[in-house]
Amino acid sequence: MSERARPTLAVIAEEAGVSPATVSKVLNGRTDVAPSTRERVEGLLHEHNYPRPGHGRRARRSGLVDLVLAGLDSPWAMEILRGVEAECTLHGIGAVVSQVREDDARPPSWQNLPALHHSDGVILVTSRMTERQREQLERAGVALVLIDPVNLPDSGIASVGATNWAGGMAATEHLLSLGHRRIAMIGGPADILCTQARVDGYRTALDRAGVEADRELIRYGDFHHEGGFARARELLALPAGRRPTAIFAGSDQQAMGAYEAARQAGLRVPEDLSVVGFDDLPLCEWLSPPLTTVRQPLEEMGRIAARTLLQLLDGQPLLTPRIELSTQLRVRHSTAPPPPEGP
Amino acid sequence: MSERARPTLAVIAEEAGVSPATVSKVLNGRTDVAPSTRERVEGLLHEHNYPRPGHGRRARRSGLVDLVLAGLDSPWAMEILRGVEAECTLHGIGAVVSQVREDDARPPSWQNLPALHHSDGVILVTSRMTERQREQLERAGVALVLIDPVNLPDSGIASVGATNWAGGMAATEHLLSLGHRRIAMIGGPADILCTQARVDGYRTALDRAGVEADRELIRYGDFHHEGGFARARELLALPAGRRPTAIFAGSDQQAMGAYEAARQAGLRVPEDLSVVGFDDLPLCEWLSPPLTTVRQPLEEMGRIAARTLLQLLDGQPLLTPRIELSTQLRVRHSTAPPPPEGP
DNA sequence: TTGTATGCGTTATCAC
DNA sequence: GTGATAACGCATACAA
Repeated sequence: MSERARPTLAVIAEEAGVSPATVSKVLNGRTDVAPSTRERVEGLLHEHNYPRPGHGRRARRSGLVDLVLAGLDSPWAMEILRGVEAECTLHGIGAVVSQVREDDARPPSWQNLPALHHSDGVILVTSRMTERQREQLERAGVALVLIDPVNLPDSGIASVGATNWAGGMAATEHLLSLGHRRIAMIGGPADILCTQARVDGYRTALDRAGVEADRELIRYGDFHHEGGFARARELLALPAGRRPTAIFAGSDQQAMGAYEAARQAGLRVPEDLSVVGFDDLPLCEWLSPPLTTVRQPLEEMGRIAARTLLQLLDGQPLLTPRIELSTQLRVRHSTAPPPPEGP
Repeated sequence: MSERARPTLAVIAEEAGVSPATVSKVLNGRTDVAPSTRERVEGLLHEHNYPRPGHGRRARRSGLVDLVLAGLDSPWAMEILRGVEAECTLHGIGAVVSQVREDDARPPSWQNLPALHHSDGVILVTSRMTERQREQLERAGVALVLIDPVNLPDSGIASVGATNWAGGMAATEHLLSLGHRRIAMIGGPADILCTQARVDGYRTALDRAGVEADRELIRYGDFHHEGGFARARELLALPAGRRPTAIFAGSDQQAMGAYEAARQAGLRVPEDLSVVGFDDLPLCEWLSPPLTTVRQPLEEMGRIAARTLLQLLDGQPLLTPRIELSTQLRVRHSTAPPPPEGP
């Protein structure tokens, strides 16, 4: 490790047994390089850690990035997409949108999409990522930004999220201030990062108010309507004294499910049951009653993620791997003081 | 025009003053061709009308298509996107998603996106297209499929839609069969194709039932919540005898707006006011009450559009330029017989 | 064989 | 000069 002055194209070329021009072509993503040659050269470039455009100068080779979402079945995803699309379009970049399908047992192979689409980077939304996938991307020189990652990325991967813990606290404190004491929480899947943060915020708020958290009142379900409906129905079926007077749902869609569970149980929102959501989707204000919720700036998160990715592609260093945008309580008409204790 | 046997690469190459290989590269979208050369060769290819891959054999040059939507702010768009994404992914094609922005006075320049992204085709959703834009795409050899076009494409452009007229009839007949006579309709913007078809279906249904259509009860507004809310509020503010007992909205989002207008007017759905929507978005069954609506197979429309585009790219001839998928009435709980005539 | 596609080197050129 | 890129032709492989 001494005579490594600075690797030049010529050196790489000789080792790979090709002309310098061919190495240049690999670097610039040209089409006229055989896949096998490209791979060999990529390997050598990495080995000599050649100062690639991409973490050196600029690398907008294709003008495309991949946006990979865990699901394409919720307004949630659309908000993210809007943000990413807006920011990309602003810079003349195209966003290739895909959905990862987790039906399969094996981890989904989204990591090959950038190669397939000749895109320069990936924004991965609410998905799990293995170390192997990360390495694979790095080797291919594909930039990566995560939005709301399911598992905590260990190294310095760029990720964008929201202040879920603070949001969980704000929602719970709002309900406490209205006089609620039996406050239920419906989280997303238990093992997901943002669920844990929100539940912790909820617990802390209860704690600070001197209200003991009741394990019975914390339930986990998927983020969709069904999850909220099923968990809310269980909660509302509890005997009178143990039934919650308020439900804090992990998503607006869960909150809609809770609305329906309340309706079927003959309970009015908010007179008999207060409901708070999470996300602040556009439709919140059009529900009956309009939903009190914790705003998560999803579109902005998409924008920031895209901007971060483009900065990485321009070779700018990451100021911070993790960006958390602030949540904000939006009080509408689905929360009210609890009903007086019945006999 | 006699000795035109069949143009070969060599001929084009000689006229352009380049090697046959270079012409081949132009045809295959390779990167190592100078812009000026490419243009010259493109011109000669067109002049000799060389049987291009693209309308000849196969033209999946880039493995990308553009999906251009008029708005990215509704669950409607997401349904279309899901269908397009699913079908494209099935074929290893990437979908570059963009939103056209019509804020500007001049027509939006989506027609340049395929060139920018090096994509081979465009799916254009609910947008207006000028003849000039069509010509521009054709010259560039970009395939085109429309979903729910705003204006009727004159020539044989592929387009996918739904049986809007039949849907309008089905919704209206359902309300008539419940006993409603004063049935209002809230359409989308008046000049849009599908609005016209739905209104005509509505008129025909009334006509066949011997109910005279009341011009006062037909209103137009944008397809979003606001449009439905504003128009419904006007309708519900009519004096008692002229007020409708049912509203047929042009979209589910408009129907949600009508729900809110009813709530604010102190009317219950469906006891005091029946509401029918259009689209059958996933959230319909989670509204309170679940919304009776006309199902439009949006995801399927997206799939078909993508499949059609890929067929065009494969050089297969269009069987029919226009495909209309059938609509279907979904009766849920937002419709009921009209309230008895008050004093 | 003729036509087309692909991968690579060559050469000119540009930036420092 | 030196390092890198751009655009072309050549050689080959493959196809009808």
